[in-house]
Amino acid sequence: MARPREFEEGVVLDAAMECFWNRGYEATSMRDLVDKTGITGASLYNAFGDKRAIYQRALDRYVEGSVAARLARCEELPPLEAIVAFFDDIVSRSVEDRSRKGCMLVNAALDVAPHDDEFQRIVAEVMTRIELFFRDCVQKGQEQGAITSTMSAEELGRHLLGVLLGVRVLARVRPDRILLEGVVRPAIELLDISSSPRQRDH
Amino acid sequence: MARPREFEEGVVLDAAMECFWNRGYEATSMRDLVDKTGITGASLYNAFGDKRAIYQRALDRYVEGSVAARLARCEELPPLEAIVAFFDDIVSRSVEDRSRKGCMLVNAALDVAPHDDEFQRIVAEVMTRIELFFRDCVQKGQEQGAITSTMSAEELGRHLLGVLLGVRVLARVRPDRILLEGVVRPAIELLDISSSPRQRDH
DNA sequence: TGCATTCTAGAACGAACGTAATAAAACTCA
DNA sequence: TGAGTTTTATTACGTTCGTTCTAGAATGCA
Repeated sequence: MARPREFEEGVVLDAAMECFWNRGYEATSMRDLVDKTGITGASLYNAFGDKRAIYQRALDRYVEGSVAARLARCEELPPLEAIVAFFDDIVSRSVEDRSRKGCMLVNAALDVAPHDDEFQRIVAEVMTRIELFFRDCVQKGQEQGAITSTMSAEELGRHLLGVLLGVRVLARVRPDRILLEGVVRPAIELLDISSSPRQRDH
Repeated sequence: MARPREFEEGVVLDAAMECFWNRGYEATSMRDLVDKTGITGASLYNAFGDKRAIYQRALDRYVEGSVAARLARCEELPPLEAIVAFFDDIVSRSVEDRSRKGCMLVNAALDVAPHDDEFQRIVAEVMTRIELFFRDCVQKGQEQGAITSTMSAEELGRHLLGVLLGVRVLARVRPDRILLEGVVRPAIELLDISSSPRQRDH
């Protein structure tokens, strides 16, 4: 019916994601996107709309490809191991992240979310997904007796979300394994059933 | 000897700080600064240099006026109270922060630090100051028997820094008191001497 | 084969960017 | 008072911004 596309949307979005992830929204220009994606501006506008729409698609792709994928991977593990594996992965990736891109979701939280209601909604939703992942892990762990019940699963889930975001920020400034593991370890020990007051008295 | 300034540097820097704090480095233009500071571009360049230098001075001013001031205020309190007061203040300010500016230091950590070695150094240094504040509080609290000794002051200090940064990020997306307090409370309870294993056996 | 449609390429748009240049204004000190 | 110095105001510079336009190339279907 018409001339076919000469590019694959996924490949182009991966390149665009790389740009925005690296430099943020404002500091990435359409010319940068043209260079890195390898297709012309006309094709970008034709396929996606405008710069903001490209960012949105790139962020969506990041969320599904990085965040959701990690959640899915960890959800298959026993609850406490899931939480530990989650943070191990984050710390390892943060330390190895030579270009200091950090987490695109966290970047978006400070970059585009505060001045764009839709982005704010999207970022908030994804963060809630992560919070609920932690909460569900804690709850299951509590039921199985693997995680302390001295605090509610809701609060521990929120705490773990906060620790995660903190690690992500710190990693962009001081990407040091000792430091990042030091941030995480107390949170993991907090979950430990053996230091819970329930066991204290006998 | 020459024509005197018609503006006060502090007032101008406050206005510039407001701009950068609100919108970040890239999204703030020299014209924005001219508008908000009330002085002309020539005066800005004459007094400070270029845009980057204005940002640096504004960030310095933020650090001394907000971060360092808060640390000084809390350092006068007993160790555990200092930590609690610190987080209470952060959470309250975050919830009341209608314009969602967040913390300029955290914004700088993701905005300018990753691509500018000097900013990275400055931000890292300030974060280290905060970490050491927490560490010293914990250490004193441990010596006084007000804070658990089941974990090292180093690790607890790092953990508290991470939680702080996490709260700052989360607040820009979901500025909800219940949520933010939920992030913080487990960290405070972690410090509690009464749930430490030291007391478990007798 | 030609018509309709969708793609690509590249130039070009007006607007906004950070910065520099120019000249007038306001002060100190000789 | 006038020479010297610094700050102010305004204009304009060259570049880059996001976006659009114009042509032409490549397909499916009649």
